[in-house]
Amino acid sequence: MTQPRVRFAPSPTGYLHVGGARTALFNWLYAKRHGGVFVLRIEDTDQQRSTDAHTQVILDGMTWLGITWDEGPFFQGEYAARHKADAERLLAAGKAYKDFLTTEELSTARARIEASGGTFRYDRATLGLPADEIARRDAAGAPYAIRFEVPQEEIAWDDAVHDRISWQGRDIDDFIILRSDGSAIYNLAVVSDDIAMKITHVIRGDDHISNTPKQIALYRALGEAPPIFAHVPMILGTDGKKLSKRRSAAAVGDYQDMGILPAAMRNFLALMGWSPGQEEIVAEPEMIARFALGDIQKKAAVFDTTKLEWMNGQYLSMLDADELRAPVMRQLDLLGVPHAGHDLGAIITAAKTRARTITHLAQQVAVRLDGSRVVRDEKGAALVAKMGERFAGNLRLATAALQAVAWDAPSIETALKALAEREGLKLGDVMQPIRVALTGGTVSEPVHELLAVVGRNEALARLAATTG
RNA sequence: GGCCCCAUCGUCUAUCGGUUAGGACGCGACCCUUUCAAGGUCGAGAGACGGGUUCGACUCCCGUUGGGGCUACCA
Repeated sequence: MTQPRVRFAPSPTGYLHVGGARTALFNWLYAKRHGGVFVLRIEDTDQQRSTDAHTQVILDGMTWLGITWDEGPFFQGEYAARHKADAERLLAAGKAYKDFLTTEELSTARARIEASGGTFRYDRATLGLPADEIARRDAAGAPYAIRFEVPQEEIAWDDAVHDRISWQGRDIDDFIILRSDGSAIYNLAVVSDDIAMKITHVIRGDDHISNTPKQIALYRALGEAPPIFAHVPMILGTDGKKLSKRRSAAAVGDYQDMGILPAAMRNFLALMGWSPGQEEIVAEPEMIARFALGDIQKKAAVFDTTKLEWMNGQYLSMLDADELRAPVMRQLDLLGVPHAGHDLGAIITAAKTRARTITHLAQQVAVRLDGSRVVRDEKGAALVAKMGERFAGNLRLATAALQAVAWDAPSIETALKALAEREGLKLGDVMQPIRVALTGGTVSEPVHELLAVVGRNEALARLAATTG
């Protein structure tokens, strides 16, 4: 096989959607697997909605994920002349025709048919203008759109993930390929560019399946062999509906903000619709080595943030404190928590096995550094409620027991255990209230270590504030 | 409405005609910790429905139902 060339072609009309990111990842994986070329093409032909800012967000998102492109970014808007030439070539060859119907005439016809309960279809016989009227408008230099004459034959292809998909030409309306202002419509622009960029494999979302027969017809009319198509399933929200910004985080940037690591995000995305077998944590080289379009699921997948966070936790525990220091410091600065002079390494090590995201980890660190960050969470509040009087009571006993103790973890532990023994308390009933007083929550490193990290004065102050 | 795509635990998935239908997340229990996690062990939990084909169907075919996509001078 010759060197495959794939492309990711987002339109810069919004953020980088996780579904788009997954599509990009699959393209990238395919290119890496087969020593191919990954082309990035920005489809900015919709002047109304496309912005440079959106383009930048897409580029940044891909870079963050580590999905690198070999060629581009190319901007579709720069190829308008070629698009137009292709449309005119089709026109000259008699494979497309001029449509002098104005937008108004068209929408009037559409409204009329739909009002009478019918289904609007563009039908050359009934909607096309009479020959003499066409000649008249043509002679008068009236503006026209170019419409592609869809062949009345079967159009089928062997999809790399769906196997055979087949359409009948009669079910496809003659569609416009060039607007009356001379700009190309999506289907033509895509085919024209994919031909020019010598794309061999079009790997894109399921939602493009119905565009594919139109594009294949265009390839044929242009005298080119269509590429291999692979339509990957969509990503849905927990409600089973299309993942939307409104209901849940749908943008790659949202997960970056949540403190998800790029490697975890990439791993998770790869496993949406694709599976190498039984493992969940798949390193990049193995991902590349095992990737095959035929192993992609046909069914849409629901994006489960809980599992993503679990996976991120796995990646977090694989990293050591030094690798986490920089991102945690960034978050700390964002939170406005001073950290100079503190041994962040020790705190990060203690907290990282208990955190699932960088953000969560940074909050844990922040709480140890700054008493004003203590916010009682649900479980902390539940514990307080459950223990009632004993909460403050045990806390007072602990405070008293800690007064004369040397402030290091082993000494603290000894003192607290002695207290429990003396008072006949379960250790947990001594430790958990301290945990809640110091962090607001019920989860932390062993309490004696926590006390040592927070420091004598600050720890005692927090205990006093809580019993007070 | 028309055309097309899809259908295994709540979720992500394995299975590619013969399995007690396996794993992961989440959930529950237990173990380990005289305190939290992490980790380990165990448990509950699935082939949408109805017909075929076959010695034998989750797997192949047809239908039903249910989801989804497209149906623009959007991409």
